Amino acid sequence: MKDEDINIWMIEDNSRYRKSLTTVINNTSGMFCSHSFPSCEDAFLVIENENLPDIILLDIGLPGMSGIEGIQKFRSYSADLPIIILTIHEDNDTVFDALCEGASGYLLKDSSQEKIVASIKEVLAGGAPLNMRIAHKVLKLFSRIKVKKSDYGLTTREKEILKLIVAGNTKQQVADKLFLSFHTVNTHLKNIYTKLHVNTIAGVVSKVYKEDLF
Amino acid sequence: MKDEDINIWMIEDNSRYRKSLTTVINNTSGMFCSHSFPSCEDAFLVIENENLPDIILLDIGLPGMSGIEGIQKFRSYSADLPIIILTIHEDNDTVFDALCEGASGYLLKDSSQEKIVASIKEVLAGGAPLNMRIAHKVLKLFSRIKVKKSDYGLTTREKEILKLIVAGNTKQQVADKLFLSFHTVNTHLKNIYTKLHVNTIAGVVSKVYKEDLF
DNA sequence: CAGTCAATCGCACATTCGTGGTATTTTCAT
DNA sequence: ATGAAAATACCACGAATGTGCGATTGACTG
Repeated sequence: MKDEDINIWMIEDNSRYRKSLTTVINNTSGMFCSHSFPSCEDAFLVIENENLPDIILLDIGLPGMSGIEGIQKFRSYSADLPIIILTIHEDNDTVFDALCEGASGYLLKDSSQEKIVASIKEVLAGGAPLNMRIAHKVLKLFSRIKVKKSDYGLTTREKEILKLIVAGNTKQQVADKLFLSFHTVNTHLKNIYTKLHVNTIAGVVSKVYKEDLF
Repeated sequence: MKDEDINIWMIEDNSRYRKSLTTVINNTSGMFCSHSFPSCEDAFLVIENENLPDIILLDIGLPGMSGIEGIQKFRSYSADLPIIILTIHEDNDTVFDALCEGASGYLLKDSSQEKIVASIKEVLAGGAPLNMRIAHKVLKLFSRIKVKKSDYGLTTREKEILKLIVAGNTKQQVADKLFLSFHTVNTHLKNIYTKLHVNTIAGVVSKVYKEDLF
C-alpha cells in the first residue's frame, strides 16, 4: 500500500462477498480497500474523522439506510466522488433512482472479479462502467423519458406570448414587454386557447409542461 | 459471406471513413456490410425493397436528413433494430436526443476499429456499447433529469385543492366538488400561494410541474 | 387580382381572481 | 385547561380573465 494507491471503501452487508472482494482489491496493484462496512450508517460514522476515499463500492439492499439513500448522503459530502453500485437489483426503478441520485457506475454482483477491477480503473479514467444488461436498460430508459412533443400549429408570436404567460406575466405585463396593445395579447391568447383546446391559464400551463410545446 | 453472417448497413457521408470501415467489417468473420450509404434518404430508398439489416451504424451529421431524424424513421420500421451511433458529436443535447429517439449505442469517430467491431458484437449480445466519455455523460444526464422534489409544508387539504386547481377547475368548481364554501377554497388557495411564494395560477401550476409537489 | 394567414387593434361585459382582513370550530399535544 | 394547527367560513373590492364580436394591414401564393 503506497500513498498514491487508490483508496476504496466498500459498503456491502454480505460479509463473505465483502471479504472476498476486499481481498481481490488489496491484491490488485495500485489500489487498496481501507474500509469495508456492512452498512451506510457505519461508513458515515467514519467519514467525519477521515478523508473521503477515492471510490466507493456500494450495495443497494442494505440494513437500515438503503444504498440509494446512501448515494444522496455521500453526494452531500462530495459531488464528484465516484460511487459504483454493486448490487443484485436490475429493475428499472432501482436503476433509475440510483442514476438520478448520482451513481457513477452500475455493476451486478454476478460480475467477475476482473470486471469489477476493470470497472474501478474505468471510473478512474473518467468513464461510467455499466453492466452490459444495465447499459441496455439505461438506454431504454431514455425512450421512456422522452416527452411527447406535440404540435398545435402555434405561430412564432403565439409561442412568444405563451412563454411569457407561462412565466407568470399578466396579459398587460406581456403587452408592456412586447410593446403591444393589451388587446393584441388578449387576441393571441384567445387563439392559443382555441388551438390548445383549453380555456384556463392552468390548462395552458399544464399542457406546456406535459407536451413540451416550446 | 454466409447466410448466418450479421448484415450491417452503414450510413456515413465521409466516403473515406465509410469505405475503410466497410472494409474492416467485411474482413471480420461473422459480419458483412451489404450497403453503405452517404445519407439516410439513400438508405430509405433501399429499405422498401429489401429486408432490414441486423444492425445499422449511423452518423449524425449527414446531408439532408440528420441521423437523429433517421433514428426516428428507422424506428417506425422496427422498434428493435439495433442502431449504433458513430459520430463526432458529444454535446449533451445531441447525446440526449439520440438516446431518446432510440439509439442502441453511441460511439465516437475516434474509436479504434477494434472497439467498433467489439461494440457491434456487444450490441448483438444484448448490450449497449457506449464510448467511455459518453457513458459518463449519460449518467450525468440522469442527475439533470431528476426533478427536485420540494416540500412547502402543504396540508392534506391544501394538496387536494391544489390538484383540482392545477387540473383546471375554478375555485367555485373546486368548492362544488369538495362540498365546501367558495370562501373556504379561496382561503386555502390564499394559504397555498403564501406557502409556495407565488401569486398567479400560472405560477402555481409551473411550480407543481417543476418541483413535483404531489 | 383574390384569397389566406399572421399580426395588430378594438368593444363589451359577465365572471373570476387575488389579497387584505376577520372569525369559529375541531383536533391534538402538553 | 391552554395553545397551536388545520379546517371552515365570511366581507370587500380592485384587478384580471375569458369570450363573443368586429376590423385593418402586410406578406405571400396561385
